[in-house]
Amino acid sequence: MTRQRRIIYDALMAKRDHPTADEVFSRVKKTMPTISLATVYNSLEKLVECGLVRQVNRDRESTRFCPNLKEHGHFYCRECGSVHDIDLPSTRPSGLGLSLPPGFKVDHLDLNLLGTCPECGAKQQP
Amino acid sequence: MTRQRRIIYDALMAKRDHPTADEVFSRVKKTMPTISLATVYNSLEKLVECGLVRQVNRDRESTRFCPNLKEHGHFYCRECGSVHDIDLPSTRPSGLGLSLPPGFKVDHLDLNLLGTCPECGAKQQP
DNA sequence: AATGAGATCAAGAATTATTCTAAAAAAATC
DNA sequence: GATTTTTTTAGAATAATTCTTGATCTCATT
Repeated sequence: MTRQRRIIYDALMAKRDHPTADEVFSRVKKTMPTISLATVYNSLEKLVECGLVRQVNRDRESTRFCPNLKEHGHFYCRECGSVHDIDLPSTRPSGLGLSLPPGFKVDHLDLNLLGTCPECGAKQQP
Repeated sequence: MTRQRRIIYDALMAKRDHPTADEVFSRVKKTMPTISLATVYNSLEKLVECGLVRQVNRDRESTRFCPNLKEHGHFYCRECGSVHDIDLPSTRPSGLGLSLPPGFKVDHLDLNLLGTCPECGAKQQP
């Protein structure tokens, strides 16, 4: 844990959302103006390796980083672009009631939902 | 439907797998050697717009294209890199038994599973 | 406190997948 | 058949990320 990694980690924990590397860079520059974007990428990679942080991807958009370590899915609002964590049901030995063909061994699962978040839904039809 | 779009679509239907744009480009060049990569990208985009083909993404890897129109998830083998379609359970009004917080409206769902496919599992422990 | 080895950082170049641009070619419409 | 619109092509441009290189830091050992 170096100083820059700690600051990056703290920035992520302070605002438990889903920033991109670039957003993390912006936030961290406030406390450490000399940090470089490359260091942000390197440090985030290390934090992911250590299991302190998770990567989140939707399609080919910029990777986002998420300090929620519990296994969970993500909901993306099409209107406002917000990202929300979604709990997965605990009844999930190898999926969510999925019937996998025999022989497939699942060790990880990524679930992304697309739609409208409560705030934007309320705005549209009040 | 132009000639190039048809050829691209046919290439996708001929081998119902999950090629990247570049792989599609390679395949299509065999029947139409003058086609350009930009056309492959443009045409795939059009085919996706028309709903004839689907995009599939895993993390930030190259986008893959999939002619299976049924809603389904994807299994990625870590060993051999193969991609398999996975049926989703029909009991899925807004997810797979997910308990979404109220107000979230889901219109699309992406599910990616990571693990070992039957072939690679068999190779490892015979 | 000095030394030295190894890890880490910073800045910018390089890479990769994809998109954009502009001109030529093809197709559709009149 | 002329004209307008769409599509194709080739190459330049872009964006996110990774790589490279030299400088800097860390820290155990002297």
